[in-house]
Amino acid sequence: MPRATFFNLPEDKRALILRVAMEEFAAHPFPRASVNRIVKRAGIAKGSFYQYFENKKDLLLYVLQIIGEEKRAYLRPVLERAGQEDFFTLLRQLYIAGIRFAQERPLYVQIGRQLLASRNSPIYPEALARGMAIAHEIFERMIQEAIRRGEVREDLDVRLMAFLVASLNNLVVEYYTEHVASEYDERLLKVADQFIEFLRRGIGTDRQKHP
Amino acid sequence: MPRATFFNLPEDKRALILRVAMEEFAAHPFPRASVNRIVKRAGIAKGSFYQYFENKKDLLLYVLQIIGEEKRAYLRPVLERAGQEDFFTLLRQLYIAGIRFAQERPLYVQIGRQLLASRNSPIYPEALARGMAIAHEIFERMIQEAIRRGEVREDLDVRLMAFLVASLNNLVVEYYTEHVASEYDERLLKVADQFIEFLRRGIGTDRQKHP
DNA sequence: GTAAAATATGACCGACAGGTCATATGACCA
DNA sequence: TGGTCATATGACCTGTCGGTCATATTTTAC
Repeated sequence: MPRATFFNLPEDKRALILRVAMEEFAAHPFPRASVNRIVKRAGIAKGSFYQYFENKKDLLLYVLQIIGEEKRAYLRPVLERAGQEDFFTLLRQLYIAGIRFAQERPLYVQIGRQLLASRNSPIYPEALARGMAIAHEIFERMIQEAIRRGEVREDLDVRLMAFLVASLNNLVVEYYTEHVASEYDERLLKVADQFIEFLRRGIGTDRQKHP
Repeated sequence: MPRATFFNLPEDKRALILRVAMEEFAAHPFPRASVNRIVKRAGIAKGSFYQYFENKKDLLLYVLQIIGEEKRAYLRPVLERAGQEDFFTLLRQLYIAGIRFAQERPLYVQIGRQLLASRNSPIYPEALARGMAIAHEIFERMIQEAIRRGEVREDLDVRLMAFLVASLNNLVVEYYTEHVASEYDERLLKVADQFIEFLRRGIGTDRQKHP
């Protein structure tokens, strides 16, 4: 957590520092992200930086906390509809919301990529593993509920399905932003639908297969 | 390419240097992989290193070339059966061979991960992009052939299918080695079959769906 | 035995890293 | 006005990096 001094800063200065920091963590993996560059680009002295943050890790964890809160807030309306929609419809809405979130905040996508890249660095478990585990649990619960309702086949390994669903979620974003367009347009729905259709055929029960 | 001096080295010394280098590239992303550590662990002088290799990048590209050749040789027998087997059977054999290759050479898997992580580094296009494109082409050709034979639905986007098949290939390896076992055992076939079954239902024609 | 060619060596270079700290600045209060 | 306390500053510390180079040693050729 940043020190009190940071929160006493004028709003715009705080925002500038955060923006510069996010750009740095988006452009470089954690060990190569440079405090020197951040202070230079933010126009503050090196000493000031260490009045605001304990160290580089402190800053990264704070940035990730902000991103996490924003993403949860973004997906909350969708997740609150659980129970009212069938599994695949809910999943489709989650995928679409995920893509839009990614497109509206390309910096966050890059930061996530850089972090995923540092799977071997000691920073990884502290930074991302917990968040990933939470997402995984959510998908597992959704799948178990869907099996109970007869929307998903019960002869498959739930963990493997959760793994597949979570992975495809990332792949949708990757495919769309890298192979189709970097902006949000009507093709987004088509891509998401094709992925959902794969899933419906792959793990859905027979009555789900031809909607 | 390494300099001639490197190839004049006694076999065991050359092998030692390569092994140490692979361990280094497996443990750290390229920019943090340290020539200093490599020479120390290999017991050679820094100057000698630069008699053997132009620079750090030269060494990495050589390591990747070796890995690529080994993998091609490993998959060749399977790919030569193309035309004799149907699409999904061939794919299943490719997936299984891929898992076994990954398990027999865990170092290579780590090196690949570290590289994939450096997607933003200038080393990436030189090092991996070409190899990935080749794999992608192979899958696209296999899919087109399968469509011609009526084994795969023709109403889907071929590029998206190739993307999916390639991605699932990586996911199979990841899931099995991280969630099931680090050793080869009978569960390997089950995991591969679940992924293949998922694909068969998702992109196969109706006559493929219930084999 | 000797000259030439190939190979081995590690001190050294400049660049940059994260982090520290003595000191300067300026706002607030008595 | 003088004193106190939060904040700002950048020179400086130690460490590591990729890469160089003058020099020493070994191998080869005659």
